[in-house]
Amino acid sequence: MSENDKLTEEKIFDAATDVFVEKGLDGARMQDIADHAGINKALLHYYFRTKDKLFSAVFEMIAKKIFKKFAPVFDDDLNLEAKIRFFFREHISFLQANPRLPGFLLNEVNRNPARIKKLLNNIDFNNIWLQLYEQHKNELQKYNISQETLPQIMISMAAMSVFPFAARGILEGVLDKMGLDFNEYMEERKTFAADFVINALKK
Amino acid sequence: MSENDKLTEEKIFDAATDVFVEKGLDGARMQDIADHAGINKALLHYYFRTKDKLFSAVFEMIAKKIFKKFAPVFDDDLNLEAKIRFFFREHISFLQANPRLPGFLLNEVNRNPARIKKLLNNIDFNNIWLQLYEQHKNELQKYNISQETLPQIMISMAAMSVFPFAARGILEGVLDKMGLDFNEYMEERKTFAADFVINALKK
DNA sequence: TATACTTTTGACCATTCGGTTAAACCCATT
DNA sequence: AATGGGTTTAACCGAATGGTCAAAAGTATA
Repeated sequence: MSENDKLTEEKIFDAATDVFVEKGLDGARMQDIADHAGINKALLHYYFRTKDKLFSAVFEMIAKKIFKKFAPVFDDDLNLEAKIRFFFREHISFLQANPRLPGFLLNEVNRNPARIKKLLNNIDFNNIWLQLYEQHKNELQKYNISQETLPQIMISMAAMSVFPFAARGILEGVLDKMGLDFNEYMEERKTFAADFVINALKK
Repeated sequence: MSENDKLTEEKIFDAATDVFVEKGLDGARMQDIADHAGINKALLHYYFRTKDKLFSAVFEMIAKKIFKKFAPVFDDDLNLEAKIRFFFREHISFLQANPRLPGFLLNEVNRNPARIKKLLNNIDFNNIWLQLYEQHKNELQKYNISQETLPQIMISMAAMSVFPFAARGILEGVLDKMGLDFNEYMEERKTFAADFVINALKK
């Protein structure tokens, strides 16, 4: 049945997502994915021909999910300051719910950069910066920020939000020894990061 | 001979470093390492008993090398602003020369957090923050920055420096489409990041 | 119920991989 | 030249892995 099909394929896809995110492409085992899905290993190959095709499907879904999280920054009609606060609040919340995604994506992209190239090709970045600059022209000019600086600012914001999760294994070790909890730290970070960036821009 | 020993062991270690950094623990093959070192595979097991022991040796060396790069921030006698400029200039330069190290370290730590725990145990972080705060008490109090905020600031600085390299595969794709070069971008970033942080602190 | 199609399975295969072993090799000492 | 130590190698091994296949099970249609 088509309804049942969907269920099996979905079960496989979900199991594959879990295992790939936890172990990476190289570390994941088809048998392990089959066990997680509660089905026979041969079924994996019936629905997704090879390990690489199954991985590609999972990878693309995750990459799209992550990039989508950046979208509100470009089309919301908040003013600059509100937009920055919105970004850190929403983005860090998303990563709190999906803490392993950054490490997974960054590693697999480094391991095989070609995989993400085609996804990036669908995006017109020149236009995005232009659009963003026009949206906040008044504020940016007041702070004396040129359009060329936008990529530096955006990467800095992404870095402040994503890096603690990508480096969680290290950061958690550091915080532990100071009696601090990672999640509380990230909770504080939502406002700290926003204030930090806003102050930096105002100079 | 001891001189020759050193040479063989070093050859193996260097080859292992290259291969592990490029492919990761799971992706690396002992045969591949042997080929890189120009020796027989059995020799790997003669000098380092298992793949895991060889990897641990490589991992520890790289981790120490990276952490050592943060040391000047804590003991140099520059004033706060100069120290921030010094950090970004030196740290980004180091990563430009070793662009794959961040991705390697972050991934392997996420894959097996226990591996780095013992290295972190040698460090008294409470004392480090205290020391840092005392060093720049005057400036920090003037800017109304408490000691509790230091970890947020330090992680932000690490993020701004490290993240672009960890996310290089993505960032390079974005920059390419704007006609920008990754290395030029990182060259600019040395001063941008310093200015950015200094402005944020001054508020 | 008989037929034809899709879905699921257990058994199997070829290859790869980390690791072992016994013999060869090298070299200093006697 | 013979001995004995560490070093290096080719050949090999067992286990694990991605993938295949033919048969079984399930299901819709007539």
